[in-house]
Amino acid sequence: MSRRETTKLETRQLILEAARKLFHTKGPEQCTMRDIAKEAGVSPASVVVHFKSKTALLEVALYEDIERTIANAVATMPHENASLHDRLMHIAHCMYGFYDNDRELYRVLIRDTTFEKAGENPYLTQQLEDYLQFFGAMIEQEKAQGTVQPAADARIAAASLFSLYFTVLMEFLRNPNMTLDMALGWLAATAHQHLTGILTPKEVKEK
Amino acid sequence: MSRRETTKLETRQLILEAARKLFHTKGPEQCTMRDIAKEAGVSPASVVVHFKSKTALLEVALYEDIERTIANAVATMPHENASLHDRLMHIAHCMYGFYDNDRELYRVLIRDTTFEKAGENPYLTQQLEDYLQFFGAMIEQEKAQGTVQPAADARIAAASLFSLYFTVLMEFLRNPNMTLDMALGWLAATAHQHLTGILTPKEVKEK
DNA sequence: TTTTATTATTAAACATGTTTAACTACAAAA
DNA sequence: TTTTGTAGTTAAACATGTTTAATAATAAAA
Repeated sequence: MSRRETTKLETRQLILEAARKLFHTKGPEQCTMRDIAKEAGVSPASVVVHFKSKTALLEVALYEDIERTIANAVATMPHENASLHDRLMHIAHCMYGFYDNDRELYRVLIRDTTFEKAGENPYLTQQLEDYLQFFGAMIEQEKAQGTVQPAADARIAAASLFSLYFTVLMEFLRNPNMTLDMALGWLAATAHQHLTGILTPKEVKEK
Repeated sequence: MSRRETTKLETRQLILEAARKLFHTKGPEQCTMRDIAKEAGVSPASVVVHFKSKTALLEVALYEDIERTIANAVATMPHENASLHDRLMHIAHCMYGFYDNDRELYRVLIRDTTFEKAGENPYLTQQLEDYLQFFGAMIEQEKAQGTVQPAADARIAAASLFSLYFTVLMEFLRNPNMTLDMALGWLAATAHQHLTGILTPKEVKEK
């Protein structure tokens, strides 16, 4: 690696570390690009050159921690005899607990990234796709074990459970009065409904 | 009403009309507060005095149309013998179709309002609450008719169906390649799962 | 009617994300 | 080694949402 390339990487790291520090201490809306540049000992223009925009910087600065949290959630997953419901709740517990450390920060991150036009947020899009794959596979496995109906579409189910997960997360990040337990309780109730349905058996048969 | 009050209202209307026009023609991110002020024949500062912020102006400028669309969806609701599923899909058809007229505009609106901290977006919060009430009541009615299980929590169900509705809407507004039919098809599949469940009957009984 | 207070309005300034154009140091070519 | 080109960096400028302080018009009080 040439000298130029190494110093470029160093600069990038300086900016990233400064950004992580200030995003956490001052909050993402309170700290300016100038603040970050000064903390990194670099010009504001340089921050833009390395990371295109403040939102992109936020995404890059934080996605590794999120990825690590997901990996940890998967690694500590309850054993095979645990139900789909329990596994979903385990993941939710890990993720909501993580976001709870700095709700304001992750509210801004998720607002600015999930509503970006498609294709603008590669990291988080990939994380979602991984999640859907993972959950879809888990549901297929349940089908094989006979606990999930063979006719149920695994990808639809994975996406639905993600919808429920995501909407509760949104409310959790938006509303400081909502405790972690409340969020988990709400998700548990909605997920349970999705797994078991709400129609009476007669109605279901007629479909 | 005093002279001052009337001219104030007139100014407010001028700004609102200018904002509606420019938001639709130029797009919410392309048109500036200065553009709107000039179109209204008023100073930029005046726009802020009347509507606190650009996002707040966007919300006020658009919520009436949304409210009208909801009212229309409710008014044209299929009759009593229609299923819960059909009624949900009717509403979704009306709403997605409306948003489809200017996806970019409503993407920005929903991004900037739904991720605001709780309490910052009174109009849309109220609309959501109305929606949950309305749907909750519909589900209670189904319970009375014996098509929905008595044990099912109507508010949880209404919120869950809204989650599914909302997440599909997000993807619809974000992704220009997604057609209206695709969005409706996706929602229909997820909503169907929520109504009927995915677990095998044996599993459900054990719960 | 004159004086005082209020309030809608705005010009100018400010804050901050981003762009532009110039500079400098390194690498490649001659 | 000298020259030429490339690429990382930045100072300055720009764009735009918002705030501030001043103005002028109206209402209220004397």
